[in-house]
Amino acid sequence: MSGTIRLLLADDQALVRGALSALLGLEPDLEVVAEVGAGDEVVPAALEHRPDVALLDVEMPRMDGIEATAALRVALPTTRVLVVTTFGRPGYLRRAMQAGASGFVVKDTPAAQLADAVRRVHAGLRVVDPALAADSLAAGESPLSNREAEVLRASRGGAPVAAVARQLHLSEGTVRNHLSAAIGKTLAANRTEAVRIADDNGWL
Amino acid sequence: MSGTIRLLLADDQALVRGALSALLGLEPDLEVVAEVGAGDEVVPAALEHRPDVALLDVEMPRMDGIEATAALRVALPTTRVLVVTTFGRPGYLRRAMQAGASGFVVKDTPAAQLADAVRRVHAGLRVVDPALAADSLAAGESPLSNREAEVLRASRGGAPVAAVARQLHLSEGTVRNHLSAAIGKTLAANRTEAVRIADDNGWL
DNA sequence: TGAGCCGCCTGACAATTGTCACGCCGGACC
DNA sequence: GGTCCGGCGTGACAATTGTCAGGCGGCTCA
Repeated sequence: MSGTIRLLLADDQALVRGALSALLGLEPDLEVVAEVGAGDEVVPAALEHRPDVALLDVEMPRMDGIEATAALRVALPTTRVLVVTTFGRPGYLRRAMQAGASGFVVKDTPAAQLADAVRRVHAGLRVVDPALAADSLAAGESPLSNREAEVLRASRGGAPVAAVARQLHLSEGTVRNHLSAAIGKTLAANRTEAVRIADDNGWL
Repeated sequence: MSGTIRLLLADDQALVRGALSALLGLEPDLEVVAEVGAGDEVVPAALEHRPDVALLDVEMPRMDGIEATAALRVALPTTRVLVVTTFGRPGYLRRAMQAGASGFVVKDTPAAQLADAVRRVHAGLRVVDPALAADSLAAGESPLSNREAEVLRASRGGAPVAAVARQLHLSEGTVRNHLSAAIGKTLAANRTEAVRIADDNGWL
């Protein structure tokens, strides 16, 4: 293990990616060796540059940061993953940890703490925002069944029941029923509200 | 005019704010003199630190970046404003320019270009992503009437007609009618879709 | 094996949403 | 003045959405 920690940065917004690179580059013991803008570029870049720690955003095109975490753990088990995200959704945290992430940081945290988080992750420790961990525990597992989640996902853009039914090869009655169950479980009054709530909790 | 350009940074995400500060701090001719995390802190901080250029995010709590732009132009007309945003919504661009912004940059742009954008704005030039400008021109003004936009805003979270009607002191029939008109104008099939489209275009 | 539970599927019915025709008012134009 | 808009407000009606009762199959557990 050399003196500097090698980093891979993944974020779909080039400006943010570059800014994070500048921020971490100020630390003498950190070195950014690769930057990518999409989830499916993470593993190839990691294989080429062999980073010690990968900072992955959750919201990315083609493959999200959580899938990328899982793929990276398989391809390069020695590289540790620190997930960095805009939204502190309980489900994101739980799923990221299950996928093998070592840490989870929201973009609200002070800039000064990021370098420390990287060092801790590199040292083998787990880094999780305590407040977020509490939320995650409180929210618990998704109460939605597979079909319910699937129907909610298909309804995201406000698609009518008929379209969802065709897409999933179900009768309209079935779709309405799953939707109704999801509305009940999310304590919503609407499909629209149900989608919002499920999304906010990272259940979709 | 001194040798260095004094900057104010406003972004609600502390990590991004700090990272941008690090990025711009690398440039010898730029100096970050103030950082804030909410729109209503922009003017007080600007009055205290007298920046040459203010970088404002659009998405901020309490007061958004566009309102903050307008307020800053009134309070400190010599400070130029560069709006930096996650979403390249045509309406955002138009409204930001009307509010007196000198430039508009989305967070997708390469990090290397940001410092240049700042220098150009400081020099009195306007900085706008050409592709975004074309979109803005194509999308044009909002086709929605005041009431229609108001009803759409109130329907955002998926609130039922009855609730919207109470909130705006209208009959349910009226609310449904405005909603119907909005659905027609946005070429949507739903109120949900109409809200999404209007939001994406920055019409709300 | 059989009872109980759960996820999934479906159609009938009630509630909500979207459409339409209409009336009212104020501003632009002749 | 008169006419022609456009935005706004309203209720009746049609279409969509949400609820409910019930059927089917797989799984667990006694």
